[in-house]
Amino acid sequence: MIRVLVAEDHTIVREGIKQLIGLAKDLLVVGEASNGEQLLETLRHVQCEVVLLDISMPGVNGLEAIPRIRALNNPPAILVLSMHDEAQMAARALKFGAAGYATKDSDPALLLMAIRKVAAGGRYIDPDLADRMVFEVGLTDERPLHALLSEREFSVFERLAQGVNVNEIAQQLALSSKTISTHKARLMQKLHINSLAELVKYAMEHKLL
Amino acid sequence: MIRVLVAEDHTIVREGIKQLIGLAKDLLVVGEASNGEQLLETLRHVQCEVVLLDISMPGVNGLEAIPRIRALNNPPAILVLSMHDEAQMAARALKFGAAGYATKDSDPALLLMAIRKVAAGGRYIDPDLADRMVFEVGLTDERPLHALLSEREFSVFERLAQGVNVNEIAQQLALSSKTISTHKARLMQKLHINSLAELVKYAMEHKLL
DNA sequence: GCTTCTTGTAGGGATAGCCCTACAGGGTTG
DNA sequence: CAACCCTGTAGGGCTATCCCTACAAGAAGC
Repeated sequence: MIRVLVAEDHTIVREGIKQLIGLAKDLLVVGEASNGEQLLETLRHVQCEVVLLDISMPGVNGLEAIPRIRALNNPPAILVLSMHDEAQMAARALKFGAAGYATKDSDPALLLMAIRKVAAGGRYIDPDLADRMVFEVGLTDERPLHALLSEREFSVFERLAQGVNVNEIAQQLALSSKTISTHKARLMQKLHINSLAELVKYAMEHKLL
Repeated sequence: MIRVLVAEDHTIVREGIKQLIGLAKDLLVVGEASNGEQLLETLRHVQCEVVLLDISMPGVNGLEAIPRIRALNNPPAILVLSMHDEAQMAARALKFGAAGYATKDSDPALLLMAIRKVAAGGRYIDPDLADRMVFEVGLTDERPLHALLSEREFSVFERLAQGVNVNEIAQQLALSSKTISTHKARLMQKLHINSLAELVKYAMEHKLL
């Protein structure tokens, strides 16, 4: 029996996914969480083989939760479930240590299969996405500017685009606001932008928002 | 038996919702669609009492599909299911003729209840949202929020959206920066936004940029 | 005609954020 | 392996911006 923990902020979607997993006789949902903090807390007293993780959760988002999950002893495999099927995002998730990346567009049967695969220590990437990843990320030409951003810079970028201010970001990431300002300045230089307005525009045009 | 059609673009979410509805013995999913065109096509040969509609679908989006569903003879009731619990969006959906508006954050039991309610000819609005609607939106409005801006406010708005900072605007308009700040605060209140990021987003979504 | 709302203007004081600078660790490269 | 660049971190000090408040002129309601 494979034990699964579902981390996803939208209740309806979470319940739906639980139902879906319930259909498979070899899978069992043993817990759930609607944000990163809750997830880590739950993992402290619930054993499972797989965490099904939505990247776009409020507060400590899914991506950032990954290394913290893997820091536990005997950590579960992490299967990321994402809305936006950005190749960029998938690459980041895998780099952070996720065992797989599925999108909410894919076939439910594939999801169940993916859970089994990562539970067995394997890896899974949505086939459509894998395709695009070798195209967009693999070929060295014409990569978007935001591909040049470092991990930290990208986290700061995302939050700024969402309207989070420097101080709040500093709190979320447990850093000094000075540090956030530095990251902000550096990422803006990399993206050749001069104002927050342009940053948001950039994010929208590149469908990062 | 209440027959339901599920229109939602993300397959996993759609399947999850189908499972969820399957739990209720008085509800039956008789069809599904992953975009607006498919939805209208399906409705042409499938009878149902309720359409569960995701507004953020690609192509003909959910909102635009509403009047076209209601133009059918003997049209089903439409229950909108939304990710973002925007009061503004809910107001528009209801204006277009939806019978209800639920968010994916809400309790699954409420969703089932909402389906029954609209099937019986009633209306349903997510309680949290209803609260905010009476506060934020004067249900009657159809014209865009930015129509409420005064002349000065609009000039300031445009410049802010273009990335001009408060001081520069003050110079351009030969006013004190304090005055610009005041206009900014007032216009942001009118547009129900809390950050410059949202301001830019608003401008882009309304093609003002 | 008196009150209330909206708009344009701006000050005082507090805070957020920017600019410049710094330093350490890791990677790269000549 | 030394020099350099990139990244993550942050302090000091200055400026931009916000929040609250105020007031006058016109519009609007009653």
